[in-house]
Amino acid sequence: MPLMRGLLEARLQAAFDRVEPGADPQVRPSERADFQANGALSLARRVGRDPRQLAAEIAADASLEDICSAVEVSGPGFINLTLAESFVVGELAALADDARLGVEPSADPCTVVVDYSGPNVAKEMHVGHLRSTIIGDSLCRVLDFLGYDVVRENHIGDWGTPFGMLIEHLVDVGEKEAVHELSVGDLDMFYRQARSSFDGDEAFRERARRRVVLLQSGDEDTLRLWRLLVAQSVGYFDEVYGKLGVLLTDDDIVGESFYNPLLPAVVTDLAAEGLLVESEGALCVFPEGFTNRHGQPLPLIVQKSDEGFGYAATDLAAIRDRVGRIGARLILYVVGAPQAQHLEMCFAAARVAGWMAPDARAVHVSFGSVLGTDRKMFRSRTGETVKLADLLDEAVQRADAALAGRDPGSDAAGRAEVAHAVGVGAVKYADLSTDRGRDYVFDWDRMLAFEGDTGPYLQYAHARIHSIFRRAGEGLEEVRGRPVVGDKAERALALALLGYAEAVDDTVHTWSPSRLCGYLFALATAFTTFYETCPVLQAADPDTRRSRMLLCALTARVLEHGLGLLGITAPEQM
RNA sequence: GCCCUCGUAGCUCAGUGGAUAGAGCGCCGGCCUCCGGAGCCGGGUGCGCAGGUUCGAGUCCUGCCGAGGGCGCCA
Repeated sequence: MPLMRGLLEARLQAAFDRVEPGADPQVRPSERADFQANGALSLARRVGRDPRQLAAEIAADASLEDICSAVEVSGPGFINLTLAESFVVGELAALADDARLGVEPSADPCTVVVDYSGPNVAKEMHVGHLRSTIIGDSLCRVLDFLGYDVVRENHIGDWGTPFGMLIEHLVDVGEKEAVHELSVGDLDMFYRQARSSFDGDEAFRERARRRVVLLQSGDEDTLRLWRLLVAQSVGYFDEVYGKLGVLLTDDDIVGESFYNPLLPAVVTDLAAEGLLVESEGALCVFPEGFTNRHGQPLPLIVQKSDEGFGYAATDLAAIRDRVGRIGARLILYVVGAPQAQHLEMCFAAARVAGWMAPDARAVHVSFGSVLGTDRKMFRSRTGETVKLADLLDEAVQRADAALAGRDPGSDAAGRAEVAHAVGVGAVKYADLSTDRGRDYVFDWDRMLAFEGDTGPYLQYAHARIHSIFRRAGEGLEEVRGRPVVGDKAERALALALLGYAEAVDDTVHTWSPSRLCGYLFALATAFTTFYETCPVLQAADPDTRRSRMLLCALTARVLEHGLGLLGITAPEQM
């Protein structure tokens, strides 16, 4: 099924071409009709014609009879397009028979690496990881659905100088005790103590330095301790991912240590291209177009003056590996906004180094910070960063309380699963529904409300539809046939349902799950209006009833599927 | 100091160069005794400021003000 907008545009294109080949019809959603074509205005300007007259000519020339019931010139030269009922009905029937709900696989799928989440070993996962993890998770789900070969990469921080200190602390605490601390998720305490020893104890500092050297040189006992640290942390990450309900598994971990052996090749390649410049003892690349505070070229430090590798080296090695070995034509970096310049510099360096295939793209899917209701960085009451695990537990707890309040007769055991779906769904939806580029305010009461643009609202809408089918004693999938869309609310709902493909398309073009959220909320709103004015089970006649059941079923399917692409589960009862 | 991002209603946010800038929450006043109230209708002197480009600017450009971030050996 083609996108409605695309279909209209294609039909209008022929008429526009006859005036000026390639002129854009500019089909947009309209408040005055279903769609409107704005292209005649700018075209008239270019060819020196009267806009209204030209619009009328194009409207008469375009063959839209089978799609539109009205094609009218309006205002200064807009062409208003109203879809024919027969067309809407036909499309809707096709949608009902389509397991993909109108969303076609990508015409040009490729291998795409999605770099997201990226927690650090022996460090707590906090709200900062929340956004990367769930935005990345949603994008992976959408891309996978569109037929891309999605390679998830969890670029965890599992290498570097801090590990000298962490391993020495592990030795001091004792392996058994350390494993215990880490397994219960007390990662911050472990890290803080290591840090404190490092800062306050010269002997410890020296041991840590030697340990780094041992680690780098592949000392077996040191590696064993390192693996212990990594394994404990990864186990803990998995717990959090489990609570969060994201796709990441251990197989997706491609930490910094993975790239360590690949770093010398980065230096060799860059040197061979003549891109490596020694500056203040460090080996640097100076990508074009980046300057520092004095207007001087800004360096990407590949190898530090102490001959150790900087993080830029790892990031460059990752690009080289992802394009060269994995064959990615697209790399998404779901990373916070502050790293924008660093990533742009890496992308630029990778391109001049020749590691990016000409048609390969690297995209920084950046996002803003999570703020508290005081508009400052989100922190706990005691001013500490909030552990992601605690945050999710609180979400589930609050959801459970909300559910218990709505249905005092329900028992806690029966609520557990739904409370989890609602609590985590609320957190995810609140995050995903805000434009990712901006900071957003984390507010428990708002995100957990059953009214308004929230996860629980959408889940509830979905559950209510299931309740209609339970009452009718029918299954969602049993409803088939051509619907009737005579009523205004029926028609509005039908058009909303037919817009799912475009919403998914929009999401992937902007790398913004917020587009999908906006669509789902609008769909739920359209359904509410429909449900308010159009009796379903008590419809006047069997045909109307069946038709409305079909609209209900489709709405439930789209809601469930759409929420699924956001990584949010939709319970059938709540 | 330079660079980047962001300033839209009381609050939280939508708004792919197009018509009268929209939602949700909150607030006020009505309505619905209907399939699980996710109700329905009405109520608003809002695009930080000033220029510019354009037939048309919240959207593009310039300057200013304000907030956040970045600016060489941390990731």
